[in-house]
Amino acid sequence: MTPRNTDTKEEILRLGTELIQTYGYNAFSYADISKELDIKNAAVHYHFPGKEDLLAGIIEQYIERYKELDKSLSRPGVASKQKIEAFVSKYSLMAEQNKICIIGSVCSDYNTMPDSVKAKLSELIEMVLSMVEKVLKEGKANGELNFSETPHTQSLLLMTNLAAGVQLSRITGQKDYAAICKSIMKQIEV
Amino acid sequence: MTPRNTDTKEEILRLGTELIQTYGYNAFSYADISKELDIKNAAVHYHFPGKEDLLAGIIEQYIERYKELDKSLSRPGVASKQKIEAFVSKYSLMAEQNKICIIGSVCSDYNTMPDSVKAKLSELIEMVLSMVEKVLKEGKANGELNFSETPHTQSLLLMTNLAAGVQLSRITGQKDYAAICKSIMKQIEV
DNA sequence: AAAATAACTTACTAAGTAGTAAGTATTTTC
DNA sequence: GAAAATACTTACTACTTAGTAAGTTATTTT
Repeated sequence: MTPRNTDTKEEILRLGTELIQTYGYNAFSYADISKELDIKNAAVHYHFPGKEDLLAGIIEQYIERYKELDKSLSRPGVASKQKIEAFVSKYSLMAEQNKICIIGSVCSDYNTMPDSVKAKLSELIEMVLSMVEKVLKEGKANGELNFSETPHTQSLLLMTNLAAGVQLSRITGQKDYAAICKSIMKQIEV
Repeated sequence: MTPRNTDTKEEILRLGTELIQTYGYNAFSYADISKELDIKNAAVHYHFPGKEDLLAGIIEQYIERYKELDKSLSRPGVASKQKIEAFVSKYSLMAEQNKICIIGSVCSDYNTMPDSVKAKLSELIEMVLSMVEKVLKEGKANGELNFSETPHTQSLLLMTNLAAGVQLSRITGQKDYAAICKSIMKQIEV
């Protein structure tokens, strides 16, 4: 028999993420995943018993990734502006690929999630916001960045512009994302 | 027999809108509507043969409403700032009710819609954006408003802040919406 | 080499989904 | 007052959904 695939779980997470970014959480089924990966739907249930476990897994993966991004950007010698640009570039890639941010995507489905997943999503959002806020604060303190709002409010503006920006521009065109993106940087530059 | 309800169709549209704003388009079924309105699911299909027809109807209703809003705000004597405030207040009401904007909600489901509905959604978005853009332009021209971006870009910023703002604040709390809201006005005030 | 575990497949089920065809009561039109 | 249209209900179908229990095969542990 063919050798077992040791990273089916990772593949499911990858594809699940892509499906959420393309069609939305409540629009895909385990059958979509099993067909694409050429496995049986029971195999998906083996790794993620329920669909909410898969969503929780995807959100957890994002939390881990953002922690890593935070760590890698916390090395000495990375400019504050550079950090923001690294964050923004994640969204620029999505816009190019006509995908949307998973946060923005699953936000609409918030009330269809069990409390445990709501809490995880909340954790991810708060984490991303506080990461951005931290960098903005630091940038303002060292004179690399400037803006009139509080760092928290500015992080909210940045996040909402980006999350909704990729969604909007998927419909109205990439030019609109570019304009939003440019303004985001303009808002915080000295 | 009990007298026939002449506004069942309106009730379906109303409830459908509410369900989209609360749970998302792909998370509710015709059964949710028929149970709530105490009718049979076939009655929903009578008014809206397919779910996509219902979505199209909801979007069309919004297009009509925004046309009316535009008309009512176009009377002489309505200040530009007042017009923006009237628009923003629609989102503030949503935030209070823990509902999200239908545009923001169905954007995630964009790729699950037939082309005809995609076109309608696109029409609604372009319409709202150009309404806001028009008011911003006019406000800048008559000195009531001021901002450094082009009116088009500023309308994008305003829309993304609001649409994602109500989504975010449903999870992180109303205070965040209030901060976004305040900044939106600050960004365009003289 | 045996036992245990991991990663599945096979073969289902129960519930929910959108959707329809045919019938019924009420209201409107002519 | 008959015919037609409106607004449904009844009763159903075909399909998809998430989910499971039991069996199979390969790998790892002991």
